[in-house]
Amino acid sequence: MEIPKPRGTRDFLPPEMAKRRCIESRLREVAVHWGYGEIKTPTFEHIELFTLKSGEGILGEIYNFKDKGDREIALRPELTAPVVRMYVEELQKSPKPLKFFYFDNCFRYERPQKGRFREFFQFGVEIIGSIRPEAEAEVIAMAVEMLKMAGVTGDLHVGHLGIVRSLLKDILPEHQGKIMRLVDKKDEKGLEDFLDEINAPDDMRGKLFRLIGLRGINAVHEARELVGDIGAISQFDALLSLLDVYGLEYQVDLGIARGLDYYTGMVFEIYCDGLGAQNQVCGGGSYRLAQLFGGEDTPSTGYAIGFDRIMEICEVKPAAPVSIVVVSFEDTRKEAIVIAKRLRKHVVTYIDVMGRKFKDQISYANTIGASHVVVVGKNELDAGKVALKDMKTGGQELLTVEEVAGRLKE
RNA sequence: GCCUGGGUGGGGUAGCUGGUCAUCCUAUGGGACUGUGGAUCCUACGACUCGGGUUCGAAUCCCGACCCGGGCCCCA
Repeated sequence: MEIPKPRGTRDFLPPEMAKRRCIESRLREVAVHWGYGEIKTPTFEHIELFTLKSGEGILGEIYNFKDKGDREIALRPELTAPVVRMYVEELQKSPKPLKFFYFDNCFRYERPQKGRFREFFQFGVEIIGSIRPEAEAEVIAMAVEMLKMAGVTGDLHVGHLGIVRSLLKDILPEHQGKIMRLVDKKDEKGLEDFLDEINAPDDMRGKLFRLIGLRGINAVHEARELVGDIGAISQFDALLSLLDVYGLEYQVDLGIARGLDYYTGMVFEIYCDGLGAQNQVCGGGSYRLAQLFGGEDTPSTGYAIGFDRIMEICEVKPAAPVSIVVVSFEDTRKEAIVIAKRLRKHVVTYIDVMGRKFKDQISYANTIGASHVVVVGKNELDAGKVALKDMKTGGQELLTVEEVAGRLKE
């Protein structure tokens, strides 16, 4: 009986993998050039790592199980919490800032859709130990650069949770969370109803609605008038001017709340067309998780790119490598293996493993799109050479193996 | 979790107003062809997603499950 892959998972065939690797290496290149070091954390963690503060949203979607030692284990639904866990566990006394990047699979139990899978891949970056807008701006600029390198263009929205939250400081924390979620959804009706329900003061309500509607160049100025000259405002102001320095185009959007509850300061999201309902390809912000995991309070900033979503919309054709096929006859098969072994040091080389006849070996070379065929026959070997056949032109010439290698290097 | 469209060989399809061995194309393996590829011919391989129900009889009609696609929710 046939066993299908589990729902929401995918197999990646060679052509697809070539494309994925191509994009991955471009993102990787950006991260490395910006001075970030690659890290890898376990595929599964103790479930508390995610239940502690990731927000209600994520809880219902966690893949979890009890292991044989009766531990409650979860497949990671995201990578920020594990990175912070790793930091708290072994890197607290390292010189700051710490700059990391990762590329790994995550798991969420959700209804699969376009650009949404149960096993999906995130390419992310975290900078740990800086509270400054410089760090926030760097991270945003890097996100934009990565998307650019991947060949996708998106709309960058930047907000700051501290500003909205300052309005809500007199409201119960659990109500705050609910309000933020409604804000994020842009569900004004629901927000109004909820504010009615908890008897929110009129003054606050008015300011909240005006605040989350702020957009554009004067947004910061207007926000300052609404909530006063608080720290979050000046921090946000400083961040925006740095984004200008980086030459980024962005939209101020104080209505961004993010689904994960651990964000505390700057938040940003990048949206792209062509993905249906899943138009968010990148999201991130500043957070304070270290303390929650038993470490010292440490400000951090990071983001994650939805790698699969990028793959969905980016247009790349990885360059097909030049490849050749070594063909031989019954009486020269062993010599052909030796020659193929030598040629593989220089060029992608195939050799028949099906016991095919000479003609069919050439036919095979044709079907896989080999650029050349190296004929290893009695006649050629007697001359101490092989025949190099150009599959495009059909032309053929006698050369030594070294000459063949030299010819095919370019 | 909710709403919605769909599942026929590896890929693409016909059949789907119930009734001969389920159509065709393509791909793949082998051969015609014993030192030269894309063609042709032959041959092999290979499917009604699964389970119930209606019926003398189901790929076809009904129900359920599973899976895929689209939307909501949420998120990457």
